[in-house]
Amino acid sequence: MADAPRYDDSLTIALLRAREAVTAQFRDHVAAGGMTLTQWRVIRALAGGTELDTTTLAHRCVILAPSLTRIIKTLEGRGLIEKVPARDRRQRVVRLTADGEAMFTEMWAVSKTRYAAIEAAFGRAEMFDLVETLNRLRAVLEEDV
Amino acid sequence: MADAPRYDDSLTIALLRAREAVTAQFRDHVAAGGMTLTQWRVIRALAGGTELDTTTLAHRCVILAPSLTRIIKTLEGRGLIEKVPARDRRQRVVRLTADGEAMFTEMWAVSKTRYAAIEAAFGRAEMFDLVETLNRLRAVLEEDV
DNA sequence: CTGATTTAATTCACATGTTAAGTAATTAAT
DNA sequence: ATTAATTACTTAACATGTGAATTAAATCAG
Repeated sequence: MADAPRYDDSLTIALLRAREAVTAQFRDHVAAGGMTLTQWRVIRALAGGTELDTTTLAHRCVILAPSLTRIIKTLEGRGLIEKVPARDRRQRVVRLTADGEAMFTEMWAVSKTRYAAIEAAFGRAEMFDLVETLNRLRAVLEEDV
Repeated sequence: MADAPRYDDSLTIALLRAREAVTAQFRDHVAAGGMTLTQWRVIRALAGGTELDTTTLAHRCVILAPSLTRIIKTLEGRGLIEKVPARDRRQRVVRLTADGEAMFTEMWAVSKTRYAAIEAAFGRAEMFDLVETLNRLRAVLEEDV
């Protein structure tokens, strides 16, 4: 048993808590828009007329394929996204509808202020460094270990 | 619309991906023990004879109460944890059974090597700094903003 | 001591995470 | 060109995340 790092010092827990703290800054206003944070990531990834297939979208939003299938169904049902015919008929390519773009624009205005508040509280340079460090950690783990 | 940070540079996405990369290092061997990563956090928090009530346990493991209720039911059904009578009869205090402690000891041996591998690949000091930075971010966000 | 309030868990309902299996379309091999 | 293998996505089944409502026990106000 012995040498377990103090629980609060474990990397996994620290990541979990930090992510929880950050997402908490956005959850309320995203929920006020009738959306979940996960759905919001999809909307955001498609903003500005971007057309993406499910695989690319899933990777960018860090959502597993089965979850994305359900989310697409939900958002399409709400008229926020729509299918686009694809050359490869296995693919499901989607984009925002006009309503979807409007929803993004409205919500993004608020999100921007939340990002700014986090930057102000934590420090712009520190935040930049943290993102860089996290991406480096990921790169290291995905290659060797 | 305009000034959205490049998607991969967003803090929320970076946190999500980093956490995914880290947990991936443990998922397989935890699954081999017939357990999920979330259940493993509970086992780990109770290791060494620790007795905890649901609220404290939920906070330490970063699990919401409804999830923990189900997990306790599952782990109790598998004979890995057991209830302990509490003074305050509203509380549900639990601890590991002998089987639970054995399970922890066995799995922890492997987890330790995974932690060590991450430290070796990413750098011990860098990892320490990262955890410190993440905890500082959380502290900042939970107070003001 | 009785009723109102608060606290600790649970339950409910729905969204998402996760793995495995299944389906349809494309590509590769012969 | 026909079969086999691969790819993109979906479906299924179960675990967890999430917010709201519920229940039971403890505490507080009078």
